[in-house]
Amino acid sequence: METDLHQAITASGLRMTRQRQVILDVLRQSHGHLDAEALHDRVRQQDPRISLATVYRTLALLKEFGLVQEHRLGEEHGHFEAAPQAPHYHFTCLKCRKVIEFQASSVQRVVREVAAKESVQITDVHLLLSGYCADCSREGVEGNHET
Amino acid sequence: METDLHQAITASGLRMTRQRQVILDVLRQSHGHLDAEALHDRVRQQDPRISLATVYRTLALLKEFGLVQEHRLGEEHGHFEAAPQAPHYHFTCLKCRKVIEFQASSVQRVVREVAAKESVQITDVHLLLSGYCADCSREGVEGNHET
DNA sequence: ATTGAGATTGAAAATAATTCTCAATATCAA
DNA sequence: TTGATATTGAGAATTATTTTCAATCTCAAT
Repeated sequence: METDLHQAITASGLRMTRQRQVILDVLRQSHGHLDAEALHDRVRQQDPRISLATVYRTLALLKEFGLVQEHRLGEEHGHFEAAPQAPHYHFTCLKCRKVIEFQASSVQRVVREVAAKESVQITDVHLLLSGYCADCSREGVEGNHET
Repeated sequence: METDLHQAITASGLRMTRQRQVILDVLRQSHGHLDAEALHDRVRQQDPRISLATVYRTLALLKEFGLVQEHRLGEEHGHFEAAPQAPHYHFTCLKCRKVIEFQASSVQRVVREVAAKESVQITDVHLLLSGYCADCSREGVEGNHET
């Protein structure tokens, strides 16, 4: 039950608890994105006593440590996933709501362009594309929006 | 008080109301991003009777018509702005929370790359970069995260 | 191993953001 | 002008998340 997280946590004067370990483990074993509720359900299978509040608290902590990232995939509640090895981005189908994760080497070019033009230092990139997946690709399309 | 919106709305069997017009007008006159509460405050200056529920309802409607876009700039509540002429994206400073809007021609390259590789049709692009602005650029940086 | 300071937890209440209910009102096609 | 019905305001309801606080657990120092 000793992990990289254990080191990082205790080095910060914090404490490694069973709850924190279980939550990170479940998150790492879960491919795709879970919202806090779904994560709580899975965590409970390992230990039924872990509360939803602890799930939220631990997610916030893991985010600070860079072990978890939160996404807002166009919805009103957050989705979380263990930090991936290689950066990747998301596409959401407006019709079937399917989420496709992808990598795109050209993103790095955008980062460089913006960092130079705006004189900023970029540490995080969230790219969310939406539209219609191959299966749903068809008629009812809307105008284009951007962020 | 006749507008493009009026045409679009009535053509859909819906009705153009004073409230809807005021909300869109305020949004268009407001540069930057307003959250629902801030928008409501400004709307009230035009007409104190307009309720927050109507602001939310109208925002949802305007989004459907592509006249407004919603962003989740790393916060738990949405921000809204009138749909811009040219697509643009956002950078948020992790320290001072300042939001910089920018355009980046290289984004189109990413869109093409992904559309081709994943066989999807892309209608919306949300790109949110974060890091440190020129002013805040300094020590305490974290690991890199991506979406 | 034991201890104790204080970090963490569960449970429930609190807050924040957004949506819904419903009776009253306003819009617009006829 | 009128009637069918879309829309509104007010507040209740819902959903997502955070906070409170007493009880419990962790870990560095015995």
